[in-house]
Amino acid sequence: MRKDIHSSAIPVICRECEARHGGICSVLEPDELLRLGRQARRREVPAGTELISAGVPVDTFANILSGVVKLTKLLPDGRQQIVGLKFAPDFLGRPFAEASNVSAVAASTVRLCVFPRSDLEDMAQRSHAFEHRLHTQSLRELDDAREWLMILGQKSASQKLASFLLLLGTHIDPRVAGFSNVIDLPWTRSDIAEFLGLTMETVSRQLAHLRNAEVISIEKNRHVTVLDQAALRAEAGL
Amino acid sequence: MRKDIHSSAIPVICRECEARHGGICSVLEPDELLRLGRQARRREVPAGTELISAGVPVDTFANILSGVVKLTKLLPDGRQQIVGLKFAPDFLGRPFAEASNVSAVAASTVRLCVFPRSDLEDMAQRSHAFEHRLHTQSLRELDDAREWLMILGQKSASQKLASFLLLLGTHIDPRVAGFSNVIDLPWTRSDIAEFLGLTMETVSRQLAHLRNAEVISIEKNRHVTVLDQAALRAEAGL
DNA sequence: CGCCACGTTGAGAAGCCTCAATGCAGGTGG
DNA sequence: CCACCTGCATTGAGGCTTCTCAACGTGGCG
Repeated sequence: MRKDIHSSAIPVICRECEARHGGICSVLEPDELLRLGRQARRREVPAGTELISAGVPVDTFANILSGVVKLTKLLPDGRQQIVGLKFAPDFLGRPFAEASNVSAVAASTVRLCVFPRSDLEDMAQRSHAFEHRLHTQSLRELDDAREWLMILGQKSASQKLASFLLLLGTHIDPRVAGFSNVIDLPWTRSDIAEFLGLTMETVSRQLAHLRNAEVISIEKNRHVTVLDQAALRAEAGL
Repeated sequence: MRKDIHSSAIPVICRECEARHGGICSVLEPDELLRLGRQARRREVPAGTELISAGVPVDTFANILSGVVKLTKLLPDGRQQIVGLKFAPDFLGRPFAEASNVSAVAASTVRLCVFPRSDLEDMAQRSHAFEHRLHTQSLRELDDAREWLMILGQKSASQKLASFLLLLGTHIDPRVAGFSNVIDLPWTRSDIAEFLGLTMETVSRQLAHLRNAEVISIEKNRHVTVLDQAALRAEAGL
């Protein structure tokens, strides 16, 4: 394994990077990684930062190293709907299109590895494996989106909340392989409501309901512990 | 343009085929088309035919030549949600996965061009352009799915119906480039309800509402004519 | 003709939203 | 140090939308 012995071949910025494992960089050869890595820059942004604006051209892409990014769409009347969540080591940006038709907003403090759009598209053109990897992520996002369609279309408020907590438990901490019973919500009640197509008040009431049923416990509003995972699944209609 | 002069180089089955233009076959070179075309078979199925079952491995892919295919997901309690619609010249099947996690059902009489899964994956591996084309379709499906998320998450029953009719008007007839004012619904009221996350009765009432407002006219239950497209857009919240 | 599937219409119930009051914690200035 | 403000969360009351349940129409077909 030359590429591991000669670790100098790996850009400094890429060492200890999660995207090198599960992310899109995982399929790159050392020389390709070097080329992309030369242009890459680390960036840390606070919650609320708008990373991509719907319809506005962006000339960068990014890997998410930690944190949660929400994808939102805006209706002409001002209402907003969250259409997806991205976690490490997902990548951010819309390949092969000038601009995305969704906005991306940091939903927590987010660490990113940013690189120029042109480099990514060059790489996609040069490396079939790289484009394949991008394709795979798109397909996974499609599956996720359809899962959410199911939830938004068919479920009651309590089922939506339970499904949401289950999703978070399996994604929010990239270090935990399976399900994490401890969830620090990076969102306000309004944010959660937006994601689930509910109102803030309904979210609050349903959380209270889950707490009263001793399925979860809540501390300091944001810190949730799942006490009874089976009950939570039942509540989600699974 | 040798490939057009020597039309004998194009498989008989591929002549006059819509998928050769907008579809995935459009990026294939004549010799590649020949290889894929040799294995391809035309098939026509009636409405209701299950083309793909969620979780069941399938070893074929298909281009849709005409008709509408609905993608559905099933909840454990038996409720169903339509998570997508496919029109000609979309292709059908989940690349790079044994089985899809959605079911595909013919929503009208559907004509297909079916070919083996292995051939498609070979082609995707061999031809970067072909994989890129598949990727592009996946990205478009992702955009569509997110559009529906918006609709299901935020809109009232009448807005959902209006959005649905607008979608159909722009997709249902592949021969019409823009918006078709005449829509022959290939579905029952229950099917529409399923797609929109509503009940049959609500769909019926909202259609009656649009008819009374003289935005649409309805004949023989299935045949809808859009009388006032601007009013329909307003109703959809656009 | 009568059956059956699909569609329409109505009345009442349920769920969620809207509006409004209150609670609670963290930060700021007197 | 405390009073106040502000943003987020909770709780309650009432209303609106949609669902549920049920009756009735309608068109196609044996």
